[in-house]
Amino acid sequence: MSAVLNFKSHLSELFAQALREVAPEIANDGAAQTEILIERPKLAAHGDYACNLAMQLARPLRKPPREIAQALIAALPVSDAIEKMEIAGAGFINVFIATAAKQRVVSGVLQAGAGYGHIHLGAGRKVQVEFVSANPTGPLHVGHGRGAAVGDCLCNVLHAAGWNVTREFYYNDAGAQIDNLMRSVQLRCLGITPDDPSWPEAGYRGDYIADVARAYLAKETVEADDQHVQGSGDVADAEAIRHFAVAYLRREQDIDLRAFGVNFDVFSLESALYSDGKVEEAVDKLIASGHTYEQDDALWLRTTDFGDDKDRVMRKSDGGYTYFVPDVAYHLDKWRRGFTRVINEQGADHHSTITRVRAGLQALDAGIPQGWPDYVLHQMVTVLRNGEEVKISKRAGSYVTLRDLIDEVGCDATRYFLAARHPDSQLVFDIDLAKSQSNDNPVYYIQYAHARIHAVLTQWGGDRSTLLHADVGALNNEYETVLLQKLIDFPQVIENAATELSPHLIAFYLKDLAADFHSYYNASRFLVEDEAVKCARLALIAAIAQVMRNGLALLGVSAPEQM
RNA sequence: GUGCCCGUAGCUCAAUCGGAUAGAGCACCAGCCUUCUAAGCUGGGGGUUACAGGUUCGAUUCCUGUCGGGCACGCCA
Repeated sequence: MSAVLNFKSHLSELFAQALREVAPEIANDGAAQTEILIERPKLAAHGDYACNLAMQLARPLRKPPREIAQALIAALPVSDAIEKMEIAGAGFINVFIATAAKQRVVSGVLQAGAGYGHIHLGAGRKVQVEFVSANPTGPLHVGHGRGAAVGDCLCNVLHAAGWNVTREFYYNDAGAQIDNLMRSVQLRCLGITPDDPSWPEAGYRGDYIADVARAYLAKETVEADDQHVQGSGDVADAEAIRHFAVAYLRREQDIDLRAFGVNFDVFSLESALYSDGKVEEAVDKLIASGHTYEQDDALWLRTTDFGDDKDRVMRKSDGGYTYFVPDVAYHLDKWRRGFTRVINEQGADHHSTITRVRAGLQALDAGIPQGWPDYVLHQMVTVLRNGEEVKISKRAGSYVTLRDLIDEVGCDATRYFLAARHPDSQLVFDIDLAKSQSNDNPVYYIQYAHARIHAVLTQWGGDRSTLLHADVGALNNEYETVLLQKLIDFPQVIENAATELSPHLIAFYLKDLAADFHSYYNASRFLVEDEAVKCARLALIAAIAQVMRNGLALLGVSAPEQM
């Protein structure tokens, strides 16, 4: 099925054959980059697909590109998928696909169902995506929400592209920040509040700290995905408070993440890296590698050997390790678990860790490739309410939580808005816009298209499985050919989103698909007298609905049948 | 000061990893419901892609510099 519908690779093969005939010396030159590029032109007048091969050959062949194009077309093997070809512009070869060939996509989609669009790019290889990875010192905020949305959509896209995806969440359950957390909870247990003069500067001031303290004193039991702890109520027991507070806040995060439709396969704790001896092992290996040295009572890693702008302290003069040491140990562990591909989705405010982690991994000399692991960094999110920016202060506890957004805006709109932009761009989250149940809101625009199709099919009342075998020969007007091509494009969109690690492409595709459908809807009637036309159109819109469901599923957004 | 990311219509954002005449939505103006959902559709105005150079058949995309915004520059994470 896919071989018939993948016109891009089909044409690529045809042109490769033509190339072998027209310019065998170039086709057989393995060193030359003779990859045949087939692209979709922006203008319909330029055909369905275009090839720029003739222009690329102009220089090596020392011939005018249009002349080469002529020869390529003459040498191109016959294909019933091709309606006609034209030479245009500087030497583009524009290919027009036969409508009959495009029409096959309808049964292709209906046949494949939820699997339509899935490709074998990943070939079943393992990939681990680490995202969110918030420390359990407070509720998740909008920034974490963006990480959750982008990371989860990326996982969905990679899965659809044929990768075997593991979702992982890593957090720090030891160290200075957790000490602050423990101390803050302890003080709250003693009835001391943040406005008290004795409240530590680094303490956490949010109201949720009081909630943790109350639950601890009440000896509540908390269960998170990876935690199960009962509060002892003993205010003097720092270790018990620490465990309880971590479990409590992890549970709160899990509740939010699940409400957001995000589920992790693996949770990794920093403390486990210490208790399992993995940190010590990594340190020993680094020392053995010869890339470390002692200075000022501290142990340093010469990260400048690997492109860093200055060396970094590994072991502080107080004997503790800096945070990036367990990070290196953690990534060595990922590598040993067989993840030859790892993608870390993080906020851009942590970008400086990339050089350090990669440098540490190179210093280990463990056979890890230089650019490993991959990173997707999302830029900061600013929140707008009533046209004014909502300031974020974690210390003071005043910030927009992910839970606020889900409650106020809804899961679908929140996910869409946070995932529908290029991660490299700063994002303005306008709460009023996301909340509005109006035409301003692209989420509803897409969902509405899906619901409309469902309404038509319900009104028709026939057996939908028969549409799979419908004769779609009647689908040939302007609207229909555009939509057929749009459906054909879907697997390519998944491929682009997967290779560029850009899940926002899915959102834009769906908006375009919905727009094309709405135009079609307004210009046509589906439940017409002519049985053949009716069935053909119903089959088409059923296929459109299927692709919408598939695409929305990648975004983690629901596809309601009624609105 | 150094490093990373960004700069595209009045606003929010795209542009298939160098392609042809840079596209949507919102806002603004003018139209379309006796018909399958008007949360919709049709048409219109709106641009020196921050700026200046360079690379080539061709640049929003790649390189250099300038300006502007964000983030990071700790023996915190």
